Amino acid sequence: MKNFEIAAALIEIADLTEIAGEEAFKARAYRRAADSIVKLPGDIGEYAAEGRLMEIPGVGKNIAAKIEEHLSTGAMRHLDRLRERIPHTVLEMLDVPGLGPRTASILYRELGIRDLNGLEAVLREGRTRGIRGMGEKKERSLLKGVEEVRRRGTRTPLGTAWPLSEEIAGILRGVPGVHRVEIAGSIRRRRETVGDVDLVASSDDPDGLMEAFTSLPMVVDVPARGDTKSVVKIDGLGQVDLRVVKPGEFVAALHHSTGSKEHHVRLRGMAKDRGLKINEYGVFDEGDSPMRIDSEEDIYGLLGMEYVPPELREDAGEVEAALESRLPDLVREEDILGDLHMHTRWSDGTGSVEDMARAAKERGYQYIAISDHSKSLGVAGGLNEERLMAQAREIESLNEGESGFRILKGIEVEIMKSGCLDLDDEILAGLDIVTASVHSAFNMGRDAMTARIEAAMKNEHVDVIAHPTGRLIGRREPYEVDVDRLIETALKTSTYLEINASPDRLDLSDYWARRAMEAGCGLVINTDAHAAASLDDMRFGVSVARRAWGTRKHIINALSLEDLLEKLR
DNA sequence: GCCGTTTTCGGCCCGACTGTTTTCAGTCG
Repeated sequence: MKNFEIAAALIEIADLTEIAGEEAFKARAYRRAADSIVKLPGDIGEYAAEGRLMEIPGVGKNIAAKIEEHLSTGAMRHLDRLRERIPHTVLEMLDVPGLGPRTASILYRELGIRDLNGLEAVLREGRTRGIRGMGEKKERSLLKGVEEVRRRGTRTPLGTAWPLSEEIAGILRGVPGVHRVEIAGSIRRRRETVGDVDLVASSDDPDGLMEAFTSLPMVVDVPARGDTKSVVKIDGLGQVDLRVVKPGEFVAALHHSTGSKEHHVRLRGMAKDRGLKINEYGVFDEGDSPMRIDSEEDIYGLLGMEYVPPELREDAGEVEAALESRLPDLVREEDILGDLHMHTRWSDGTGSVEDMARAAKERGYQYIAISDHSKSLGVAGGLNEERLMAQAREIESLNEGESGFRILKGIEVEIMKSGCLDLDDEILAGLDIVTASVHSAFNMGRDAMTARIEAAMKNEHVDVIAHPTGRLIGRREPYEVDVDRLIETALKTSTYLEINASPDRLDLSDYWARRAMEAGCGLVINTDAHAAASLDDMRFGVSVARRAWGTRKHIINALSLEDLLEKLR
């Protein structure tokens, strides 16, 4: 499937078109087409083969031609020409919060700024002052933004790394002679971002597997190619390591490669105390003879410990807990009985209420809540009172005659800068569940932002605060807010905090989710799906909850419908 | 560059917010 590659090329055209100073609507058209292609249910190559490219919303004659060109030649001449005109590095500046295409365009064309370093230099020298809209304050905030971009580094979000790695592992499993291939490292521990990808395999033909690995179509470079370990670089994923061992060594190798380093340091110390030795090949007794290991459970058993799930292996208290047999029984994806935050075509989603309900039933859920945006988020087609009531009637009629599944009437209501909500209490009172969140005025300062969200929690109708810190992984830092105070207020007001499962957000993060649960605060894991397929993002949210030591008793959407409604009441 | 029951040109999602202005442009969602 070339869908993502082609969408990425169109987005790059959009970015460069804007910086070139062309009609802004052109860029918007390219982005709209890219967006449609990302959401396309099938392979774009098939659309092309069947002559149906122009049926894709936003794809007309010109973009269709560019897609065809990319499918047959692997490139777009139009994009290549743009890249010649504008250095690719200019796009780095767009990562700086508060700096958009207009400013990047002016900086490049008038001051010749072509990358982040150049931007920093002119900001420090105050040479941007002549430009309209540039003042001391803007200068300071952009400098802060430059540092932020630098700090973010090159880690890949789990949402990208996990599926891509599964694809690679799937291909390798089909290579002759292969017994097992598993993803290890920070992906297996479900960290929210991933530095590099670790794969572990066992095979009767290591050389054949290495050959297959290093010649995968997506490989752009092969920094290392050995008998037991090879390293490749893959576009959009970074470095991927493959370790190949004998079948009898697989479990030890998988355990070793899963980490974390800190967890293993602790384990090795404990092994030493018992006269044992652990390394990537196995566990060895005092006479240096290998001990029998059939599973990771056996490794922990030999050390007198409970099995530690990968998500907890961070030396964050799990070693002590495992020794005392008091590890939590972590929540599982199958414990989740419903999804309480999703959008439909009534606002900015792509499916109908019925579509979302059907997809939820297919996933075995017992209930969902429809929570479209409210009116102030005009760009997302937010619902006013009248449309919300109309949607409620649609939901009621869909629920009629339905047994064993229920659609709850909800809203994702805007928390305005003042802390007020943009819908009246009597409207909210008629809903089954009210989720409130912040989508504007992110830079109001820690105290004001905390008070703003607390004000929403104190509204008796508000049940859930969605994506409480507003971060977008790798793209936007959380707004400044006192999360501990939010947790405290959530407890007092019986408000639940969301673990937003969208891989772009994962908000609350594992860190804050753990603090919240330790404080006794209830959480809800929601996908915030804008399309039926995104209901599958639940696994990312469950991963966050597991890393946060969460059990099903912490999570309100692991409750039966009756118990959930009781809680919400 | 796309699109069409207001259709082949002339619009294109638009309101909140910020930091800069002296009435508004740029960014964000």
